[in-house]
Amino acid sequence: MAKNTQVIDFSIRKQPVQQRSKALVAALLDATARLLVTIGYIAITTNKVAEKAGVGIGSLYEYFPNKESLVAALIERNSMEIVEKIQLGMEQALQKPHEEALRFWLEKMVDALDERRDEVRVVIFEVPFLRQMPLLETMPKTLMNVAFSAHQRANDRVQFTYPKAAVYHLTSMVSAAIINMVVHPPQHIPREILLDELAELILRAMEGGVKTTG
Amino acid sequence: MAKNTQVIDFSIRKQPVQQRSKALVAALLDATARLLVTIGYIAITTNKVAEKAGVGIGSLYEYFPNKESLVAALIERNSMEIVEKIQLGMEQALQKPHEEALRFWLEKMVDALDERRDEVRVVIFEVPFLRQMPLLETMPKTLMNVAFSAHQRANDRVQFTYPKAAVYHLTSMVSAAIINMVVHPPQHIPREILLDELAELILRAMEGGVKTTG
DNA sequence: ATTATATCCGAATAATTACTCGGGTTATGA
DNA sequence: TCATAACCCGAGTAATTATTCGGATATAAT
Repeated sequence: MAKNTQVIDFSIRKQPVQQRSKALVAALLDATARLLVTIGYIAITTNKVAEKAGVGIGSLYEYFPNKESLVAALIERNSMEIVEKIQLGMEQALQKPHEEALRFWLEKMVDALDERRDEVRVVIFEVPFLRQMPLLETMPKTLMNVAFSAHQRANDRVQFTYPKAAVYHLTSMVSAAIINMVVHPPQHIPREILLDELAELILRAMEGGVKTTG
Repeated sequence: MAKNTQVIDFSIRKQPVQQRSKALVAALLDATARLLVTIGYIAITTNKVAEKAGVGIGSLYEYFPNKESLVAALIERNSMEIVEKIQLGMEQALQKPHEEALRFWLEKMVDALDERRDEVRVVIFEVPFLRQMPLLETMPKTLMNVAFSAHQRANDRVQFTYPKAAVYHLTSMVSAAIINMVVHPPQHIPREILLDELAELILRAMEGGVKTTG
């Protein structure tokens, strides 16, 4: 009936094996990134990408079947780097005293996204098939589950009436706050203050749970 | 330099004055809405909209210069309805005892969005020029400022070290939580519980501020 | 009733974009 | 060094989509 779920072909056509072909694919992705931030997602065409990358249009089609697969491959490549930094940040945070851990982790996440600010902005606001990319759907959930568990262990007297609902909301709220800081930074409020306040808000939301007599 | 800010022509070409032309424009917007949820934003073309609406393609161009203006007009029309409901909900909430007000308002907002669930989902995830629509950018900020002020009045001993930063974060977090509930509702968690937990989380975040001796 | 104005239309054209295919070049390895 | 495989290419074609324009019809105004 509703043909809404337009299945998109993300697959790569051929894996580059020699160095030159790997370089060619990398050049294509770099060009895609540059075009994304300069002309936006809609205006991108395969021909423009090939031209910007300095390769023939035929070569592009050796490896990518369409524009979507090109952008998807770029997102995959770059979000890997970001995810690794965020996970490293969490591991470091878990070593720290509980009061500092959240603030520290938030800062690491913002830093990781800030390095690719423009790309993040365009990808989040303009790429229409983001929801179909498994990594970006599950990653925040996984991370928040780890963080929530750690927090519960460190505060074993704090209990939530509906922990699943709490995790569900905290996931969307924390993700949104961080992304918002990167793509819509407010005028006149220093970054340090934003991070302090965000950490406090979240901490209070989490620590206000019912306390059992321990 | 970077021609990123692709200016989009949202303007309507001609205001319909007779009834038949108003009906024609309405039919075009209805068709746009139906196509949005069935085939998605990218796949929409002016020709398809005209066909679905049962009007000639020429008539479409009498009133709309392009696909974007069509979708923008639809968003404008429908978000008006939603905004009115949300504002009404807030006015009602402000009459209620402070403990119930937030929970009540959250429910009204979720209800308002839920009535147009599919449209909201597509618009938020697929329409690439959303940020350029002034209403949708400023509305959450305005609303949250009102809510925050009301809360501060009702709790005049609670002070934030950085109120502006708090409002900034709360705006993005509350918006995200509500929209997420509508477009990504979790399995197995009843709506009432989700609303209860969300209200508690936000209330705790806001009430944990430094309390002055009143 | 007549003029003026608003509306409606869709075949035809322009413009854009996707994508192929055959042929040439470079690396590999036996 | 020769065969095979991997790679690169872009002119040309197919397919899609945007948009116009002149003429027909309907409503409003006098």
